[in-house]
Amino acid sequence: MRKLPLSFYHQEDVNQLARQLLGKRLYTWIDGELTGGIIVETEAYNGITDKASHAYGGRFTDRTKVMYESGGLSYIYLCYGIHHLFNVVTGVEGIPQAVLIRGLEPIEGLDVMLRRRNMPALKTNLTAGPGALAKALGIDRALNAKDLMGDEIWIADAGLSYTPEEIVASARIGVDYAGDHALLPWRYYVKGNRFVSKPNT
DNA sequence: GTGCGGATGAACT
DNA sequence: GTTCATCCGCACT
Repeated sequence: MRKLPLSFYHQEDVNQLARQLLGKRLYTWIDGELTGGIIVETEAYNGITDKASHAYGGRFTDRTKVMYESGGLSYIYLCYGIHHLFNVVTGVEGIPQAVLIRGLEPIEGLDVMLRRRNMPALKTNLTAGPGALAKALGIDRALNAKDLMGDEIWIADAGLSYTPEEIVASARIGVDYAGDHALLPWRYYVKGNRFVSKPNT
């Protein structure tokens, strides 16, 4: 199973890229522990004109600057003071695009993930939802701005892909502040998968 | 320096 | 359906 090549992340259509990430495998290797799973839910955040994006209007700060880098890096930030959210930076340098990973079907290191989440047994909420999967994978801000070609956090192609009929597009979650852009159908998920985050269908 | 609110999740009623 | 945990990032003074 090979890591996605840098060229994958350099695609300029972030929505197409968000769809293509479904079925890929996200892994972390932290303190000698390997964890990972199949990406089953994503959201695209598109450039300075996307009102839901942290980079809307060209906002460039210590937090958002990694979004302006060339694709192939992690963008991880703390949300609500509690949850770390993991994004993939995509596209070309200077254009702030990213894909938020919102749902993961656990595959590797189940025991480690259960321990990190303080759960006795597998339930779908182990990795359904962006905050939940980040915690299960041990993702925090120490992994921000990491090269996805490295050996701490990466995405691999295991040969699985979904047909257009298996992929649903819908409005993004938790972006009411974005006004009319909150309705853009830039959230993608695998139809019927148990590890898609709750505000489902 | 201060104040406000968030790309959520879990535990409630 | 409602509440609340919890803290940095960001805009403004």
